[in-house]
Amino acid sequence: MPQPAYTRLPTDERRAQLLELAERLFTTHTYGELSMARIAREAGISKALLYHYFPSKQDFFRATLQGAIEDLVARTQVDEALPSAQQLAASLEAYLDWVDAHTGAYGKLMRTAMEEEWVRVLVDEVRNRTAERILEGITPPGGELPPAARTAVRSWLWFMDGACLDWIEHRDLDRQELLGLLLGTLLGALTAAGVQPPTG
Amino acid sequence: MPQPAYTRLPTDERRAQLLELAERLFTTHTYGELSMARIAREAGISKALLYHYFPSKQDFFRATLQGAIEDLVARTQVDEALPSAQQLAASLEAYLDWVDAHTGAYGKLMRTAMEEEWVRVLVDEVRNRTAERILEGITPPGGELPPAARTAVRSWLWFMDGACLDWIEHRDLDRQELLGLLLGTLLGALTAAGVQPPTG
DNA sequence: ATCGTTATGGACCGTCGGTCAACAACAGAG
DNA sequence: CTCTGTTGTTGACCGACGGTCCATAACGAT
Repeated sequence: MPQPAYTRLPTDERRAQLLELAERLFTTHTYGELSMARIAREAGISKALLYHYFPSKQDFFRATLQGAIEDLVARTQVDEALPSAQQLAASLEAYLDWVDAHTGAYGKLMRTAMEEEWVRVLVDEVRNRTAERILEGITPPGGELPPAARTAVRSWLWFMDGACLDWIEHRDLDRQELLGLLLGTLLGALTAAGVQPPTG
Repeated sequence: MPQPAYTRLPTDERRAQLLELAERLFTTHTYGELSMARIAREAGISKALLYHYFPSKQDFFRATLQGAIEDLVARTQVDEALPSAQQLAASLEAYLDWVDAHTGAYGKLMRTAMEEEWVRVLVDEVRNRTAERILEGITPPGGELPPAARTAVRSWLWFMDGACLDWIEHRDLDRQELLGLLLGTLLGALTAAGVQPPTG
């Protein structure tokens, strides 16, 4: 009798193999560019087996995405004892470092976030938490912020991602310039929203 | 013999009917939410006939999209004799008016632009033309602009759409506030990019 | 009444995400 | 060395998608 019809792997190994493959694929291709059939073919297994390990395409992608997002969130966490302006600068710098180090993944992630509603929700959550952190930092003690402040901060996050995409596309700004542009713009936006921006 | 199996329409009428239907559907649904089968059903014809009139789903959507974009571009065209700062303000005001008047369509368009690469290209073209118009307005005579200026303007256009989306979502800013926020932010961004913004 | 043009629809294709029952590979018991 | 049970694995299938093909039915012209 010749070779066995397929090689059988322990569950853990198979799962690990698939996750590794997912990371490689999803950082080089968009969600929509990949079909489950192709992923299975690439892994040398059947589509049904892929679905045996991950209940849906979303889950499969999410499994690899969560890791990246957690990593990013962890890296942009900074010392809360610092003045809010410095907190922001440090956090932003860490963000730019991450984007710089994972250029391909960042681009693909942003494109996927645009294409897929549920990814946008994930990214938006991170964004909202970030916006709140910023808003907290600039709220005067015992005071309130006008609605324009929320619009300003949330729109500025769009500005930031737009700038990052422009940055990795053209690569003609150094990190310091970009950082200055981002911080200066936030300052301008907050001022225009009628909020006293933090000094620093 | 009873009724004919189908009613035959002159080509022009059929085409007009389908375009009208397209406009109604695509301003209330996202591109991805609509299937050609469903559109055909809604029109009371077969899918094949729909494809007889429009070679693809993209073409069908594009036919209605072009009109909207041209309308928007035309409305934001302003008197070029004015000082650039006033040009910008006027153009921006017209843009906000259009968004305000076509809230639903604007939201669906932006979402579709995110989901569909080729729509994003269309929107990006408009964006680039707009960015260039702005950059021309602020270029000193015989001078050059740093790369940061391009990044600033292009990112600011992201800011603008982010702000518009926030605006139509929350509706707690009046148009004057929003306009001030947008112009103020552009001013801040340009300053941060090392460009002397136009006064006005 | 007939004929040619053409608007039209039913059946079909390949691919997608996802499901299912059945098979085959291996470990352990005898 | 065989039998057996667990379970990792698969081929076949589903409905819906965008898109195509060809026979046919409807109509204007003669």
